Amino acid sequence: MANKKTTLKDIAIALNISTAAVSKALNDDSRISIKTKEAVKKVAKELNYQPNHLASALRKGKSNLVGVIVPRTNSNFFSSVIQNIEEVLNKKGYNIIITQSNESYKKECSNIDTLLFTQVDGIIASMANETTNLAYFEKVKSKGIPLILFDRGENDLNVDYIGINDYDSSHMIVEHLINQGCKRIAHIGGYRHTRIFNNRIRGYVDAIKKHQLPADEQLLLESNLTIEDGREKMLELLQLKNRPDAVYVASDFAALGALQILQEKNIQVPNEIALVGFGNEPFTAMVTPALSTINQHSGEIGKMAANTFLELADVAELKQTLNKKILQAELIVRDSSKRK
Amino acid sequence: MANKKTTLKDIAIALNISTAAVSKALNDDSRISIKTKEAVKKVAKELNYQPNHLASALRKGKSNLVGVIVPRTNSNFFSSVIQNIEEVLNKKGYNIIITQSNESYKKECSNIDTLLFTQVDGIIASMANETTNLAYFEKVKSKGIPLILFDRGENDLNVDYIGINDYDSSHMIVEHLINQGCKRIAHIGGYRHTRIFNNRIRGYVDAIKKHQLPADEQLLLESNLTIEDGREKMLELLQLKNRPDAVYVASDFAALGALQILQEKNIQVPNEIALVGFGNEPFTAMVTPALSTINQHSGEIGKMAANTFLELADVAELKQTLNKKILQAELIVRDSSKRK
DNA sequence: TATATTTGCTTAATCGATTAAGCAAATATA
DNA sequence: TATATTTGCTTAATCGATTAAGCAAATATA
Repeated sequence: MANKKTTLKDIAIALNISTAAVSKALNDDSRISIKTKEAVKKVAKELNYQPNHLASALRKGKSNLVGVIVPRTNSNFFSSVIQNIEEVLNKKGYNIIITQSNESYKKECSNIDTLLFTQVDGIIASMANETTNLAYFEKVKSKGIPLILFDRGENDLNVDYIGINDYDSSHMIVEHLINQGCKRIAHIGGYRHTRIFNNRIRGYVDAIKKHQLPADEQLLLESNLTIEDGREKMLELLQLKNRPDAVYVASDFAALGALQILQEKNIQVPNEIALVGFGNEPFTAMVTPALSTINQHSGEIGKMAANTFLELADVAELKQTLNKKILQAELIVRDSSKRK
Repeated sequence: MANKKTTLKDIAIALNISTAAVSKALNDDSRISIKTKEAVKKVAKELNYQPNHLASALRKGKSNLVGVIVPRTNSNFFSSVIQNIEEVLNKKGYNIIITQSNESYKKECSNIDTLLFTQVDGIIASMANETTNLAYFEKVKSKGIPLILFDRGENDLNVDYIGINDYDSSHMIVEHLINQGCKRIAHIGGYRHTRIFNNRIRGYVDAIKKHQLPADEQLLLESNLTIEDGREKMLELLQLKNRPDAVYVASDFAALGALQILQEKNIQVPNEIALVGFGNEPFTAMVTPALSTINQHSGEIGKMAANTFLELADVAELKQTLNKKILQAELIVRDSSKRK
């Protein structure tokens, strides 16, 4: 068995025609006879020919690869977005390269470098929590490569974006908690420098004001929203003289940490303190009590991000209008906030 | 600003030397003067030169990319393995391409094609549950590309493998349950055609026999081990005339489904039925009662898989001996099986 | 001082696929 | 029948980086 890979040349020699003819035959060029096409395809199959992607990408200036950068793959939200991106792009002949930033700015920059180096035709990304300096993303744009952000994006960056209405989602949550009879609602949020978390905070503050509830500064905490952060911030809230009777946490993971603390302290959820998370991670339905949360439509976000890339890839240089697509999120009420 | 990408030629023209000299200077060839190297690097920086990976990979016949195939990224086990593979390989100048099979054989085959097409230098994979036909993996080997399997691998395939001692782990679990006073131990396992699940089943059966417990066929069930499968199989077990007093589930996800059913039926865990899962997914520590489970050392598996690839990549054609590395798993006892 | 070696580059070929340009034969049109 | 068009290929250049081969100048060695 020949270990060397088959190339166009091998097929050309076998049929005594030029490699150009072979290439055109395989790409169904109209100027090649059906007879030749059939012969070429037959021999290609016999010799187990696999096109060399590097060569064609180099020549065509197009790799048909799309890079995806996520903070981590280890969450249902990101994993589901990726799956949907892949589904849409595979159908159009693109393959995706997934990289993780692990919420680190430095890793994110090196991911961008890797992807540019691999000559991806575009990048779809959700930013690391740490990221405040957008120079690296500007670099992508300056190379003329389509860039699409989702979920964690920035307004400053003139770039296409897919996300949900975070501000309104906060309103929905606060109003739901008020309907359940809660009167002192706390918020464990992300850091304000990330747009989505800033919007959730603004939504929370405005909804509190709108309904004339106490807007106590001590009830608004910011963190990285890991499970551990959720535990710490919940402990802080419990140490207040005037405890909250509801906590809205801007991530399911931190909400889980908060729930653990409440259970360890034997505090009744939802009756003493009601709890709402954000993201609809599968475990929210599995814990006891099940966590109320926000469905972010991860599948839709993935599909839209992929389709936005496809649009950008088609028009090439031309278009200047930006796509900012905002989906309506959905509140899922479960036991952790169901008082009535 | 020039939108065209900088190439070696641009640097060569700027300095009035040959592109060959530029290439060598950037690669620190000993036959290039320090003066020239400095000048080249300076100009490269000024022109914002980024090497074209496609061109160098084509010429060198080496892409410095490693493909990773996992059933899904959406589990802590796989996500952690990937993270560790990436860490080790990045240090050696490799980048990884992650693909998901979604437990589908068809998708797995198309992932392999994609990776071969992208000219990866190696593939590290864990097989889909569905996979029984190994022809596609043989294809990888026949191309002379290093292939390393982890967790889900096959004995038939003559290939390097990293995993844990599944057979012994089953023994540990069964003996732990016996120590807790359980006398009728059921096993919700995976399908036998997958080697690891077969080993877990064999370990369970042998441990039961060794301790002269009832080896009731009805107590041994096979499934795909999703949450939903766990629910269904638990229901089946509850319908037996002679119920088990302990259930060992070969996956944390299915164990979670089983736990949900027990809770819905108000069956006390662990006192009426003790429960043990497999995999140490983070949620096992979060549910109530916390699930006993097996720590598979995902980090170690990832590191060893990456290092095995590096060894194979170095020696090229030569070696014929296979690496089969088996890690000792660790039982983590939590409330779901702690009777005493 | 004469010869050998080293240094620092250049020239030209190459990886494999694609494509612009062009040519001869076959076919269509006037 | 004479000219125009179409068909089916070939030739040669190209994408960008690397590398074998080789040459002239500088340096080392006898």
